[in-house]
Amino acid sequence: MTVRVRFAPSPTGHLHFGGARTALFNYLFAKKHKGTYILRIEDTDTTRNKENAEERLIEAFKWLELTWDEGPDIGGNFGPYRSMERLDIYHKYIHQLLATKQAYPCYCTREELEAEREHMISQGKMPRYSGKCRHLTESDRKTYELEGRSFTIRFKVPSQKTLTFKDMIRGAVTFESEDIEDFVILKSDGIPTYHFAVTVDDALMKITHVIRGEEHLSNTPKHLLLFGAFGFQLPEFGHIPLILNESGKKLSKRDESILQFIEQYRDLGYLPKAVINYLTLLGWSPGGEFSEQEIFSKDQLTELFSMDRVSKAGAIFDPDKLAWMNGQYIKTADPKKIVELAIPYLKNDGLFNEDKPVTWYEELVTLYQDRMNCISEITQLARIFFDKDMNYNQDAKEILTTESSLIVLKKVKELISTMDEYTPNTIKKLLKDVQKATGFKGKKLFMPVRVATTGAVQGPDLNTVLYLLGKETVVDRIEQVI
RNA sequence: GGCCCGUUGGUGAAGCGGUUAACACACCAGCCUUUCACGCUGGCAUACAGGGGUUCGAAUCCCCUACGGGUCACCA
Repeated sequence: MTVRVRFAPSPTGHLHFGGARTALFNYLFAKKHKGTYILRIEDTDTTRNKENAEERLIEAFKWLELTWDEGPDIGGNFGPYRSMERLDIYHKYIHQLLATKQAYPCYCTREELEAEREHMISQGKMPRYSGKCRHLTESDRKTYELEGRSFTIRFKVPSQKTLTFKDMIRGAVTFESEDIEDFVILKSDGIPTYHFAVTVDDALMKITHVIRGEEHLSNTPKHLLLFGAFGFQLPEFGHIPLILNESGKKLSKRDESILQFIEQYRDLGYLPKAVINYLTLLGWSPGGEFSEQEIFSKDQLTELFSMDRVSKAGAIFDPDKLAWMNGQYIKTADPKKIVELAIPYLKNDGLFNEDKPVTWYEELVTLYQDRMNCISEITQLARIFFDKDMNYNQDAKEILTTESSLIVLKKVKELISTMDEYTPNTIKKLLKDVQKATGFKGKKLFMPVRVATTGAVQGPDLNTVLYLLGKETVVDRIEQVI
């Protein structure tokens, strides 16, 4: 049996961490077992579908380099891969349930249901559909039809049935059918509900393992019932723990206090490999000889991944650790790649002048490569190279006003004008000469130069900084403070 | 509230009947460096939710309680 798994999002917004990780686990599981990974769009909630959501979703996945073997954009042998293009299929199966009396039309209006619900709550009971339309006679139905009432189709949930399945992560999970109401499978607009679409699709697409978020755990008995009603072969289920926010709640798309959309991280200059690495470790760990390792390539993850090492408890998302991990990837990346990624940020902030050679930018970005946790930080880091006016804070002013500083700076200015070749190496020699001439060394020598030319008391290698700044700028800035 | 699931330091987690209970992030200190960062070294942390069992021995197995989360729609 070849493994077939799917990620089945609804096109209602941007791809967030929870969805991305569910997709990722499906992907890794498929690759691990040399199986097929499918993207399917569950767009049955036509009121919540967003215009470009599917394109955005696909774009985000492409960025993450999580590609599928079958999907709405590339097709496959089990299509179509959008629910709304499968309406005929669903209707056929709805009819089958109707014909075998495993489902029935319900003519209750929303208002009636709402009133019923409130009544039950007022009596201290749990709101639950009474199942009254189950018992409608043929003539009752005729009457309603003639009234032009719209209807839904509900599934007839059998009574006193114990529903058990073996979850790949949690082991045996049991529900009682008594606790499940006759749920709607076809909405009054003729579109099936999620529960119906998902089971029919999973069965017809020959999905072998349903790997999804824990929020679906309590939906599973409904799906079990539906699978049973059709005599479909049951897939295995694995419910992965939720990703939680700082306060331990499920990550909500509406929560703006936290960045949780893949696109946001892409825009900040996170590397997809880092995001994949971090997300995989959120709720899963390789254990054994790899339990002390944090950085994994996708190939390694694919090889190591297994569902039985997915943890059961929800995991709180830690942006700091993601940032650290991204920093690790940036530090070890090919400098050329980082330069390429950084230039758009510089351009965007107006820090890219065509008159400067590309090599200058390459050296600039490389200078900061191991100081960045994400690429967008380059614009802040490299700001000192583009500022027109220097801002000196208290620390800087103190350094600049000492007598030794002035002596050093004057000497630098004097000697720099005599330089023919202006490179990090010759600058190094220059500073050496200044040391000899003034007698100041160490902090007393370097600090004034750094502060005068960059405005900061800290920063990367001074020789390179002075070189990249250019002789003129260095002289200009020194003149302004002496 | 019913049902379901869960509970190892602030966070991610290792551990699967016998350990001084790893490792990583964060935090702190030292070293390195002209400085900062990187890196290295070390440290901090009231960590096995609580209570009963089972066992010679429980973080590990069982039960109860507490707490947390998920879910109860013509949403997915």
